[in-house]
Amino acid sequence: MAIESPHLDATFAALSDPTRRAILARLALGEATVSELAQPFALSQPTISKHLKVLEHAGLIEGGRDAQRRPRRLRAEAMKDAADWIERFRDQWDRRFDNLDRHLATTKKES
Amino acid sequence: MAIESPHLDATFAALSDPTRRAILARLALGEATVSELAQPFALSQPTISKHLKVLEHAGLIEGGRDAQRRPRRLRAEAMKDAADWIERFRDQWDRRFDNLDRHLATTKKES
DNA sequence: TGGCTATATAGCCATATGGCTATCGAATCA
DNA sequence: TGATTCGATAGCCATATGGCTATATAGCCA
Repeated sequence: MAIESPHLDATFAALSDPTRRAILARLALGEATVSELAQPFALSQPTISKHLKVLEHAGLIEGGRDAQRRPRRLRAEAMKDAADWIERFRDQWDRRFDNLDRHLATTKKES
Repeated sequence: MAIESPHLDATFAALSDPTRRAILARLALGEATVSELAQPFALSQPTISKHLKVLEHAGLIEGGRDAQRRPRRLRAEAMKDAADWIERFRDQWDRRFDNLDRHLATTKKES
C-alpha cells in the first residue's frame, strides 16, 4: 500500500465535486468544448474553467485546440489507480453483504 | 448518472487524503483504537481524531467503545457507490490500453 | 481593421480543510 | 480519592476551494 500518492490525492479530490463528476460523465460520451460543458450548469464560464483545470491537474482530462475552441477529452486511464485502490476493499464489503444475506436467511427460517 | 450525491462527495473527499487512506488500510486489517491509529503518523492526536471524524461522516468507519477506548472499524460497504461510479469508466481505460497494445504490436511488426 | 466568439486569467470573497496547542470528560488504577 | 490514560472539543492559524465579476487574449468573420 503506497504510503503517499499525490496522484491519488488529486484524483479523489477531483472526483469529490458533483460538477466535476458530471463533466467527466459528459466527456465519457465524447469530447466537448468549454461552452458545451458549461451549458448544463447554472455556473459562470470561469467557474467551469476552474473545474476543468482541477480535472486537468489530476490528469483526468486533456485539451486540444480547434481554432478558438479548446475541446476537452477524457483520460479515463487516470482513474485506474483510484479504482485499484478502492477495489482492494471489495472483498470486505462483499463479505459484509454475504453476512447480511446469511443473517436474513437465518432470521427468515427462524420466523 | 445521479446528478448530485452528497454521499459520493463525502466519500471521495475522505479518500483524497493520504493519512485517511492509510487509516482505512490499517482498519482493513481489523479494528483499532485512536492511539493505535495515530501511532504511525507524526501528527497530533487531535489531528487524527479530526481525520476520523471525516471518515465517520463519510460512513467509512464506525466506532464502538471499550472502557475509555473508542475502537474504530471499517465499513467497507460505504465504498461501494464510489467504486461503482468509477467502474463505469473501466471499459474506456481498458479500450485505451487495448489501443495502445494494438499500436505497439503494429509498430513492432513494422520495424 | 473592427467586432464577435471562445476561453483564460486576475482578483475578490466566504467557507472548508488540515494542522497545532490547550483543555475537558470519562474511565481505570493505585 | 487522586493520578493517569484515552479521546473529544475548542479555538487559532494558514492555505485551499468554489463561487463571482471584470478583463485580457486569441481566433474568426465582415
